[in-house]
Amino acid sequence: MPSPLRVLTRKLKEHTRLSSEDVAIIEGLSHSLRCLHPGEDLIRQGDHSAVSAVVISGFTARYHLLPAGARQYLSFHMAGDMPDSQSLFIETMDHAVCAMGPAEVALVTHKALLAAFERRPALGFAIWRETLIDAAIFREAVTNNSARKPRVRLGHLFCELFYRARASGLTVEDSCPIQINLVQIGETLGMSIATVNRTLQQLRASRTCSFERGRLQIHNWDALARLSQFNPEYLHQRKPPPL
Amino acid sequence: MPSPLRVLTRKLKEHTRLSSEDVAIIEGLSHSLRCLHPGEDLIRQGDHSAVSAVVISGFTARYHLLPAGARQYLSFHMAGDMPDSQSLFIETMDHAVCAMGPAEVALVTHKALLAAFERRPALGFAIWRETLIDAAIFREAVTNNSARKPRVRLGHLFCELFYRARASGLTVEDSCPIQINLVQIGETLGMSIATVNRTLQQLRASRTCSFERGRLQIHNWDALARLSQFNPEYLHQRKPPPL
DNA sequence: CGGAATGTTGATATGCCTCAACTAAAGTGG
DNA sequence: CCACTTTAGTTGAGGCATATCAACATTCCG
Repeated sequence: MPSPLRVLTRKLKEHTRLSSEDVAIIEGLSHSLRCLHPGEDLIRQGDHSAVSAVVISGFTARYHLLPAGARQYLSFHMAGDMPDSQSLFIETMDHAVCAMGPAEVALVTHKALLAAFERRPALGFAIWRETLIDAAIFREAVTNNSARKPRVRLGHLFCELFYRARASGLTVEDSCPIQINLVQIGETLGMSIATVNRTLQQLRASRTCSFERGRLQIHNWDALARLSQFNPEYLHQRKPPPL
Repeated sequence: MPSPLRVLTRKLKEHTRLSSEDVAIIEGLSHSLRCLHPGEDLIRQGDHSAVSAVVISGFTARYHLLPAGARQYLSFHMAGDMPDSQSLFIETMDHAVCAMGPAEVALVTHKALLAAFERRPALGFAIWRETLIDAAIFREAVTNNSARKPRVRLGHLFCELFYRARASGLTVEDSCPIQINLVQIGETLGMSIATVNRTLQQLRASRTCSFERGRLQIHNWDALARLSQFNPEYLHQRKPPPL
């Protein structure tokens, strides 16, 4: 029976060489499992936390609360991601994390993580690297939402999600589950729901990809990536096999 | 003669308790100084680097290069900031860093930094924390550029820059130097230069702040912060004295 | 089967981009 | 120090893209 934390070592191995001892330390971390209902918050803005989560299954999202009660979604996370790693070294949460659909997370205490880092600094560096990739994803979101037109912007989001889902082994053929609705896409990309809907239809019409009922289907990856100005370098993954 | 790296320890002490030995280790790091001309790149997209920089004086910016040759500015850095800390653990740069005006940086080899982290893990954690605050600033930029109207957006940028400049001791009375022109503000906030200009006039008319020839002047901080929906918590600074 | 949530479509208005002309300031060389 | 060039900032007119609003269709779920 492998540890549920195997999703994490799998992810870290994407970019860091881990000794078998390193793997054993991580997968041996004591943890508790928590199931989240769709929409449930894992942690809220202003919270303090003594644990960090690793997504085991399902999707979670970071978001800012806006004055009117609306949200700005900031990033999405799937198996192996650590959506609240920042709580390790920053006391107060400046954003919230919620489950998009049903999700399962493993909770590990900061104390246990820090102890692991002391024993094997390379483990700390590997997770530090993860948080740096997170930052790269935020930067790309800044550019995406500020400098790109709706069609490119939406295409880019889909490219990123599909690309990352593929690395996490969540794709089936040319499709993957993305637990998100049109309102939430709008709150991610800074577009109204009407525009999201119409842009979605453009993408479908261009025969590059389609999104329906929580499932993203890629019809022509090369064309989609080109149209979306998607360059996966910012994800800093090991080069995957071509699609 | 204090080390130029004193600006860094000053910054880290904002949030981390450093022993005098820690301070000595950081300020004793061997480094070289590099002067940058206005607009000069410190590091480019695609580069690899064996050193990290600490800003000693002046301003630098991170940016993405866009297809048409335009830029998307991502963040700005002043004395004590490490604009390319991510190169410590990520091989290839996914963005560039340039000087906005004339600037001076201290370059420290990754090797020396990593050796310091091995000796004193707390130092690594302190700088890790800095990179997490960077990420928080990117998140806020996503929200700012995606969910806020021009006046709020520009006001928020000014609030952040002034607030950080104040923490770095760069403010004089109610003003601070911001080496940036209208085109660059536009490329930061995803607005056309015409809109930047007109929005600037609105802010001036509201008597909250004004920006002229590279100098930001705050006339009414409370009103500006309110109008800009500025909540400094995401900067995770120790509470500064009220303005 | 009924109600709620989600997605779809059309009409309208307006905010912002684009373009172009112009002014002001800064930098340069005689 | 002044004439000249270059860069930066300002303003107005016009058109289009996208937000907003409202009505309706579809899917989901108990």
